[in-house]
Amino acid sequence: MMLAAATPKGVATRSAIIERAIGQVRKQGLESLSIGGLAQAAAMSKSGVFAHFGSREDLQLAVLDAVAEDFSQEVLQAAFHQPRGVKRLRAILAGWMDWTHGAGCPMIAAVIEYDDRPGTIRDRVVHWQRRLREALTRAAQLAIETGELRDDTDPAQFAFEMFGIVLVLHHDTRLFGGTDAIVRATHAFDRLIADHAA
Amino acid sequence: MMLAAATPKGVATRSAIIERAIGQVRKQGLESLSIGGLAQAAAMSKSGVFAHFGSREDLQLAVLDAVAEDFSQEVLQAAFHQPRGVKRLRAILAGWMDWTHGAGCPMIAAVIEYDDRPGTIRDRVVHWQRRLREALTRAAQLAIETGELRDDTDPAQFAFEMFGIVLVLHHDTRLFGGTDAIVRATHAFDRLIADHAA
DNA sequence: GCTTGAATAGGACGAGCGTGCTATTTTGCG
DNA sequence: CGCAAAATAGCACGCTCGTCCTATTCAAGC
Repeated sequence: MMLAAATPKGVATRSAIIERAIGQVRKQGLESLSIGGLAQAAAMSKSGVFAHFGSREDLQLAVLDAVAEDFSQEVLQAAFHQPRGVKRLRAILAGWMDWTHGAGCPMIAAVIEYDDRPGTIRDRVVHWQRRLREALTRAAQLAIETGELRDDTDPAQFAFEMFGIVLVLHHDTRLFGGTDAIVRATHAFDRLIADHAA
Repeated sequence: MMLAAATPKGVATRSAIIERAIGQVRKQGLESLSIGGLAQAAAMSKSGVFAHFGSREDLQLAVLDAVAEDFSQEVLQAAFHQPRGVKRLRAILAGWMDWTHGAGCPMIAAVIEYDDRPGTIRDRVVHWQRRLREALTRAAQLAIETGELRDDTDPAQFAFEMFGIVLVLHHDTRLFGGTDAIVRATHAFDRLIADHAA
């Protein structure tokens, strides 16, 4: 069995599998991933899918990394087009709302699924969540340095509260539907900004 | 097969099963529940466990209801010992923190697991979450009526933001460990109160 | 074009799952 | 005690799962 894709076709197939897997994970969680189900969705044999990853766990890790990469590109990197400070913070929130809109966030699901299951997957989830929190904290720090937020603002506390707003937005959107949560999350964020404005 | 427990012994066994099930669900989620695993943990036969519920789904629903009942008793009812207003709101937060501390909240896990799976379980989750949000909203409304919060406060918005604080507290505690999240959540709640104080 | 190795298929294995059916044990009531 | 009903056990069925082993198809370089 050859694990590493060494051919253009191999790489393409692997990417296609991961893409489908992400769709599945957004709906049903990381634990719902099955080689067989994925094979059927891709019109391949179980062995064909399996050979690309070597184990179910490695498949899950690959999906996790791909999701983190997507999020980093679509939300964080996109927000870098905005100038540092509150504008960029708002851009992150806006991108994050789009990301959350429509389908569940696989990473949030993974947090819930693996927060009590020690192992490689949990470690990876923790790693990505730390990275995300650090990115948020840095973005808040920059807003202090531009003078838009007061310099007694705790950027980690700011990131913590911002994360909470996104979590409840995700929760309400997924569970109750509608657009109320978007409005409420925006208000909550406005209050967060206003309270720390210089 | 007789579903309803009609004997003291039957009721006791059923309760013991549900209690074990709640422990399992707190760690691994509602979807991880298996008749076999539960039977093994209770030193019973699969059929013995099965007969108490009639189906896996009915077992999951019973667990869900039991969790909601526990939460209502340990957090909400307990807070009723405090006078209506900010004191009671703080009591709810404190009880909620205790509830979240140590093990994951099964209801939060169920939200993530079933937010995209239409069916009876999802309906039940939505039901309990609506009830909880209503209870929070009422508690905030009472704090307006006591004059502690400004009367232009939107109680539903207050409940929304309070929920977000608990969600990120749960997230960070489960994933990162430590007690930082408790301090941060308390600060966030203080700010929420202060911003709406009359 | 042929050959080498990668990509994929096919099938088998053991385990665990939920569920139904039929005993057997245990409980509670007259 | 004895009897009816409840509680529990034992077993079997069909299904899905991850994984392994082996064969076959396909793509790329000489």
